[in-house]
Amino acid sequence: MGIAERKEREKEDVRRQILDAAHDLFETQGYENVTMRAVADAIEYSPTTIYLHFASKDALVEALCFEDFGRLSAAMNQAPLPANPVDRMRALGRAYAAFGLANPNHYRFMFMTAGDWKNHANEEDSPPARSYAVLREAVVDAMDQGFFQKDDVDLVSQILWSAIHGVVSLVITFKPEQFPRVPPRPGLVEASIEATLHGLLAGRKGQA
Amino acid sequence: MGIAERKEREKEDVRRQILDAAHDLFETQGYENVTMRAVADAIEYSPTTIYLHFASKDALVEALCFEDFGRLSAAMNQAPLPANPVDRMRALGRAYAAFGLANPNHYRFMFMTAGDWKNHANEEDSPPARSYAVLREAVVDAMDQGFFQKDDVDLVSQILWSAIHGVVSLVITFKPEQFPRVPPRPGLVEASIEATLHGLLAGRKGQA
DNA sequence: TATTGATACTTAACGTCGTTCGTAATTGCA
DNA sequence: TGCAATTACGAACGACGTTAAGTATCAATA
Repeated sequence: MGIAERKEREKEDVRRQILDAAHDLFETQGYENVTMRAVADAIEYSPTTIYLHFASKDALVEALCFEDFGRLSAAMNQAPLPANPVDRMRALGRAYAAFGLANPNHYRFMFMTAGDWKNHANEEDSPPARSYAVLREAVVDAMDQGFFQKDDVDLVSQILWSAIHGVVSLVITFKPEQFPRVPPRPGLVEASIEATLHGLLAGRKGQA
Repeated sequence: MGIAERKEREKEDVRRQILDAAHDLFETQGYENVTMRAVADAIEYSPTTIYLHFASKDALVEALCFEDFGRLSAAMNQAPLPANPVDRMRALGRAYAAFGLANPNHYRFMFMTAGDWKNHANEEDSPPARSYAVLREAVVDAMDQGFFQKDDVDLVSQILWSAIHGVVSLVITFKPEQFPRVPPRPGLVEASIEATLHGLLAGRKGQA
């Protein structure tokens, strides 16, 4: 039955071409400015062919988004994560920020717009859920080991996430070159991570 | 010359109707889902009439955005601001968050999408610039009075801004009711403000 | 009072978008 | 060889932002 498999592969290949072309176009031009016809042009197929692989433009971008979450998750687990939970949070924050700033348009769609991919985030073992779990685990460890005061784990996780997300999304929206008067300061990512971590450290019971 | 003035007033009135209708539609349905035809329907005019007052949909939303910045600025300066700079930051953060969460779709356009209104933000005395200036002044005071370590004022201002922006934008994107598994925790806004402030307080020279 | 000129507004239409329909070509299988 | 399924395409639909061309209204002038 090698024939069916070859066809499968060919179909999969076109699907990949679509995803790759769309990925690049989205990143360089932004989701709203990329048309299905442009994606079709890029892979030298008719626009309607895309619909054999994706139900709609939203479905295409959702698939893209899902892949991006995988990439983000991989980036966050790439380096050997420090055993010290606070250092681990630093590493996670840096990787997260690096990903967002390197792929601003994808980040925009992943975290700054409301889409139906959110349903995936509710699944137990989806990439978004797994990334969150890694952060959460660091928080649990930090509390167990006395770095952080024992508290609502999700609340603290979300404080950390929202802090780094705030920096990334702000820098994405207010591109430095467009705001000569008060551009986002260099080192803002690091400084924000440190401030938040220090804030949580300061809040622990046996305060320094 | 009362006639010309009456006509002026009437024209201004239509402009207001457009802005008000668009404001409501944008807030309830989101910018992308509101059509010029829908705005026209709402005020019982032909779609083309809108173009007598605004050059394009972008220009309309930009005008709306400008007004929103005025509203935000007003909300942030409404209550008598505490003299204590740290308390002032708390008050500013709460007002900012309340505005964003009460007008999520407008907030999305103001701070989560790239638009040409940004040019205004570069002007010396625009509402965005003034809002930032209020925060910045609190940071200056906090440094002068020894609450914060002396440092790059804009860097610290942006740490604070990005922290509260992170919470607001995250909650806007991940609406609690859509994420039953790990919804944004209640009290996240307050906790995030406190953590960031503590982090900056902890960083000062004469640390507690 | 009749005419003019400007202004406010509308209807019709253009080009582009996401998407669907009907159809042609290819290919594995009976 | 003929059949059925798959893959692809051109043409077209409805909705969008926007423009062009025309009409109605009305203050100002003769």
